[in-house]
Amino acid sequence: MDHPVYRPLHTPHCHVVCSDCNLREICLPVGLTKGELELVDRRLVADRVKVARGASLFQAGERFSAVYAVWTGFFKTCIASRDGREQVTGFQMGGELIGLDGIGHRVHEFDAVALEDSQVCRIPYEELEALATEINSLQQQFHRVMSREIVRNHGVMLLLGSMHAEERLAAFLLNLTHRIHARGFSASDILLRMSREEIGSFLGLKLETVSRTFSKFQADGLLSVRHRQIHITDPVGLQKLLDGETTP
Amino acid sequence: MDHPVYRPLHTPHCHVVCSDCNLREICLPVGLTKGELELVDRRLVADRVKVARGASLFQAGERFSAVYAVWTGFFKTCIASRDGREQVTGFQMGGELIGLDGIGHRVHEFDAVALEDSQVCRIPYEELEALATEINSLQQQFHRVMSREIVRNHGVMLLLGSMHAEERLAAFLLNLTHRIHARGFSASDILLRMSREEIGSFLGLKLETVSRTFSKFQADGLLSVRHRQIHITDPVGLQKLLDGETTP
DNA sequence: CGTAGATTTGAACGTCCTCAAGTCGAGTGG
DNA sequence: CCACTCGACTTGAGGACGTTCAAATCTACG
Repeated sequence: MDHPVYRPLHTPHCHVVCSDCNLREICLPVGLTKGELELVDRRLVADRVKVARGASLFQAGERFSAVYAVWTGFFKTCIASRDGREQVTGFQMGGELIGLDGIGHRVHEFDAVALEDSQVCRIPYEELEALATEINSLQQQFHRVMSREIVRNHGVMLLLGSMHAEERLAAFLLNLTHRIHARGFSASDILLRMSREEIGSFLGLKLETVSRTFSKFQADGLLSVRHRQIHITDPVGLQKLLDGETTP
Repeated sequence: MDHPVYRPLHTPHCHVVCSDCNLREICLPVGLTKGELELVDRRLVADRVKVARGASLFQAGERFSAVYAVWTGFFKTCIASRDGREQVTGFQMGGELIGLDGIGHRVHEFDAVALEDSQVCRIPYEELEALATEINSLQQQFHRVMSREIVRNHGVMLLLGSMHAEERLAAFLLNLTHRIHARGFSASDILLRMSREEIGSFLGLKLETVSRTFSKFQADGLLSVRHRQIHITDPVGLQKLLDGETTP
């Protein structure tokens, strides 16, 4: 349950530039002009941070000073209640921002844990606020990112509040394929970075239920599972499951 | 299930000023200087809008142009899945912002419905972005508000993903009392503005379960229920229930 | 004062959870 | 190369919690 606390390794002297990043059309600097990008290169991204698998980028209670853009790798964010229960609240991949939770009280409210060896771009928050007042489209993009995070959250609430196990897993898998596809990878092959228990925590299910549902999907010909390697054979069928078009 | 579509009534000529508002220490302009408040008065809040009970302030799919601060009254936001299921994603009271969902794609993603006759302050988003670049503390406060919305969402995910019916209702009631208390009202008396079905939708439960759980809480001496009037007699007991300190 | 909607309560049912056993695969050391 | 072990995963059986269906109250509002 408890991960050992590895600290992230800072690599302050590597040359970090958004202009050259293959994620710049997905990440924070979407829509910036070349000149604006140069400003961002010079003033915004402080450095890249390596986070080993199992290590936490930050933990609940730590002082907030920066947000992070995932460059390589895969993260989960989770929140714990007093009595020790843990809820995974999201999974983050390349180009997605982590740490927005800390802005409100200047203290992180979640844990962010790397699910594989990862690298993130550290974006000091003071700098971001300052630069956002100068570059209009940066401000707008930042607001869009936060807004979409809110919309995403509400989608998860819909999932947790009103869907059955099969629908939840279908929604989860389709969401993953969409995000992977947007990054130029095959939408039909997924290598899961997280355990059944973590999927279950995110979906409000027990790991056994997740496992059983995977098996059922495979029996129904929707996909094939081998450990963490998923091959989606019938994405339309998964989508129909979500839309309630169950024809029994 | 479907509410009739009443349109909000605009009252463009009423004199709206944050400086005089009793919610200014809770709402968006927290921490602004007197001079900054005057700027906000002059340029930010366009007008107040009356929304009758059952009417929607906006609906999913509508073009986004402004966020709204609740001045008087009570709202719910909800999201619908394709197959007609509806999930209430939040309840908003005085000083809270509605409409942040629209920033991402310039289109509203939720419905916002008044649960009683209400009035909101319309804050045109273009103006807000512009003024935020001029007034630093306004920008910071706006970011804080969005961040806290994200944190709140994750709290709801924890609730929906890992709590039992009794814990969900206890969390819901305690959250309400805290917010009501912060506005200067009694923390022990709540007049619910929403139906059992709406509470259930928010908590991922059926209305019958909500009703039964209220009855059980009353039998256990935690509170007394009469219709929508709740009197909390044992807030500590409710909190213990949440913290998992069940002593059977 | 009557009707429609909201709420309460009961009983049977179903989904998912709990507990338990067994399988599989990666990493380790002989 | 092969046991060995540990953790992750799968699968089964029984039970718990919340749902579904149904009926009875109660309230608000016209």
